[in-house]
Amino acid sequence: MMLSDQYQSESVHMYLLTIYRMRERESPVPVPVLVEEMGLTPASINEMCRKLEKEHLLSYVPYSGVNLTEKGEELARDILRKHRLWEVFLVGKLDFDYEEAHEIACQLEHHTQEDLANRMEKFLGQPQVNPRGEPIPWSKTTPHNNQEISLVGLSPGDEAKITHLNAEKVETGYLLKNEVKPGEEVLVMAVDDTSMLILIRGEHLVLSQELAEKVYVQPIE
Amino acid sequence: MMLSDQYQSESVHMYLLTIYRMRERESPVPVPVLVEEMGLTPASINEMCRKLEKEHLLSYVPYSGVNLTEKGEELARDILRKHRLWEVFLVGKLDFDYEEAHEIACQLEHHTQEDLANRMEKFLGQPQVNPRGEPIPWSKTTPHNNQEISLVGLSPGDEAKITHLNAEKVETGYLLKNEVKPGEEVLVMAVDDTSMLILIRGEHLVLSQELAEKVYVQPIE
DNA sequence: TGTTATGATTAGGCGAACCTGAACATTTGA
DNA sequence: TCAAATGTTCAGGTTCGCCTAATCATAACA
Repeated sequence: MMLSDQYQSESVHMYLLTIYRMRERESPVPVPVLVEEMGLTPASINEMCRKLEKEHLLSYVPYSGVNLTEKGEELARDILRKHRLWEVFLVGKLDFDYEEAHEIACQLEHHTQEDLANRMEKFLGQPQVNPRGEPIPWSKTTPHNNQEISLVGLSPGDEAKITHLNAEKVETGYLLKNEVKPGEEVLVMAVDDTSMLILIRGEHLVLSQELAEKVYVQPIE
Repeated sequence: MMLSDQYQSESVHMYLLTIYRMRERESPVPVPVLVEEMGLTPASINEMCRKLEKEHLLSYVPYSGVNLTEKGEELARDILRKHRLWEVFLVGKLDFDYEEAHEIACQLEHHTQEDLANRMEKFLGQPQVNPRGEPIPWSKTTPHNNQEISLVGLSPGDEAKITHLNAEKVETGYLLKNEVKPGEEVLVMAVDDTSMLILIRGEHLVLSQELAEKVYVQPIE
């Protein structure tokens, strides 16, 4: 059974998403932060976190905070992906301004099945970022059919077409600025322990292994 | 407060929508029909119908069935409108086939605020019917801003632009076939007690008062 | 006209997700 | 180091929408 077939409650989604977002500022996320952020009482947050812990979606250390497990993070990314895809649609196609789009996306994200998200993504032209420039994560819940691999998996001389970026905001912005985006073709020129030299759109570019890891490609031939 | 700001529960929506649909076959709709259709127990249906009656969304006569009130019908139409708009989008833009689109629309319809529905409608080019040819109702909940009036309100010599149809399936199909659709301009040639003669796209057409009532226009000048 | 089958209703319960208020535990810093 | 402030947990309650089981009402037909 699919990850996304379970834990379908809107509540669970909201907990995971909130933790996912707060985590960037502070990790683990203290319960009082969730209290503040979600507008619920400590008792409620506590109860629910305990339940989510039992479901292996997060770990909870009293007086410290909660952290997503691998499974919880996957699910959170999945929802965030849907959220941002909706934002792209609402702003790009329906001319909402970002604030409104964000609000509406908060509703729709919980009722978006995989198939719908995938088709939206295609319809929107495989956007890499939302209208705010924040990256649209690549949920493991939606395995892209082709045999996509990370750019780091290539060797000098290999050619590939970029399919997806899965990096943080600043990184994604940098990559896009340098033409590293879906559809573009790359030629790997050289690889060493910490970085790789690639040719893209006739321009040379050096990426750290770490960043290259977040660039997904489909080998040519 | 707006009609659509209350009764927001998905359950309520489903009851109203189911009754709205079943009503075409049998009116009032007997409780056993709802039991069958919604897959719930008689006790549950009974309980909920009593509650909805208290909210003046329907009337319930034991051993006979339930009927929507004006208010209930408005709300049902509003949801059905959203449902069908989503179907148009899903089939027309995302290439879903109708069955899937219908399923997905069943989820999304409950989480579609007025503004979103209106913008979707515009984005989709003011569709009059869903992919099955079933008319997209014109919910009173969404008063279209312009001063739209019914075609029957015009006098010979008047010109107007069609904005919306609000008829049943067969009627809508007939109207569309005869170019009576949003965007077209009509010239009223003559009016009598039971019908009117109009000129549209250079063609003459006679409509009964009853049908003309369901064609909404915006007078020119 | 009475019996039977069908429909309606009542009573009591359940799980989800929230709440309040009280009790308990830990951290912190004076 | 120990008390105040802060954080955690428990017990019990609420609403919503559903359930089962039992009872009660009606319709409809022999």
